[in-house]
Amino acid sequence: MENKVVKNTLAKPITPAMEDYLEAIFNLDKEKRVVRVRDIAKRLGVRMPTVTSMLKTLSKRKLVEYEKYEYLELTDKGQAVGKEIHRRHCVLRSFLTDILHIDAAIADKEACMMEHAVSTPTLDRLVAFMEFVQSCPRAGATWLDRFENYTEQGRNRAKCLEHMKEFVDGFKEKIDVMENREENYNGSKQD
Amino acid sequence: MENKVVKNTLAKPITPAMEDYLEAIFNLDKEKRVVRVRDIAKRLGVRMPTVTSMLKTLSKRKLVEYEKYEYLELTDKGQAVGKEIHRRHCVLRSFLTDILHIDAAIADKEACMMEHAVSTPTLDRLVAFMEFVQSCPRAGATWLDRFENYTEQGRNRAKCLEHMKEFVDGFKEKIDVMENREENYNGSKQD
DNA sequence: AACGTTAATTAGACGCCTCAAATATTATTA
DNA sequence: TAATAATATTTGAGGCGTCTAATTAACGTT
Repeated sequence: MENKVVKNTLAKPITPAMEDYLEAIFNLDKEKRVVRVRDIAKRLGVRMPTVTSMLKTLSKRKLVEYEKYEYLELTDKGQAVGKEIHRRHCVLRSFLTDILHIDAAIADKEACMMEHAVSTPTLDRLVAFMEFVQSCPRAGATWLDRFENYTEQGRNRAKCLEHMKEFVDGFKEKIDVMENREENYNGSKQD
Repeated sequence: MENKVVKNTLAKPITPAMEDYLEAIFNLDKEKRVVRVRDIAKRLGVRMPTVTSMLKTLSKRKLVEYEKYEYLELTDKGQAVGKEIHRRHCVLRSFLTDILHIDAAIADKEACMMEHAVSTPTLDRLVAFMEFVQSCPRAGATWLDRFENYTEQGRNRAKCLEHMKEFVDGFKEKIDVMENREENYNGSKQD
């Protein structure tokens, strides 16, 4: 929404574009022996000169270690940023695909934009919510299936009531299972 | 995440900045008799010449009706975009505040950035999810309270089991209430 | 109706991110 | 090792969104 942009601190901000590069480099670093300009360009859908140019910027900002024609490395700071952005991407994509059941390709694209908009505390909060949804026995996979049904059924409240009855019938059994397996719980998202 | 930017169709895309202006104009239009450059500038935290400049752009794109020094109006297209972005903002902010319990000011700021990242179908999906969470009797306000507790308790699964027992005790009663009040249900989010 | 105030625009500039074309370096292989 | 291919950089440019300073137009007051 329209909103006064809070004047940033005197230190120049890390831009979304920079975040994209750091994330790409972070990922390539894990995948390949060395990180090449060509690969970064390919990942980000930009041309090589654009990458070179950005590498200079990131180098000035002490986010990458960069000597021209030489191998490329993230600094600790750059590593931290790349990792955090990657994490945001994964969490957001997971929310979109696993909770909202958005198509994978679209989810990935939108996560890619959202990752620059969501702060770390908010992300943590979302992670907690997702864990809660999938681990609290009142929710979990079954409950999420109901969400599918809910949207298909045109949000029919009577249906919801019906499901509630089914649910309560199987509930005590579920508690038994939990009580017996508590110590063996392995974090599986299925219930 | 890093991602090939899908080459846009030949028609120039509406940028996030444009979306911000259209949303601001849309809102001011509802609030005030006339929309003034000064007000748009204030809303968006930019200077007046920036607004004038953008109005020219939006005018060329047939998103606003604009003659200099004259009153300003959104075209149908501009109105539609402004309205949709506003809707995204509201839904996202509501998700952040009402579900994740993010602080209002932060939620507003982040919604303001996210609104450019989330497509309309995804937004619709989120709306459905939020409705489901708040209207399905297995979830609702009580369930959401458990989420608070869950985060505070350090995600203690045993606690969750305990709550599950409490829950099942009150469950049949809840069904009774629903069955008796079904026809009077007024869409209140509380249960 | 003339003056001063407020609002809006123009002019010119800058930073960021991108590009294509030309050039330089490194790697491969004949 | 010399020629060729692949990779990377420099150069110079353009679009977008923003700014300040200067100018112009509209409005309100007396």
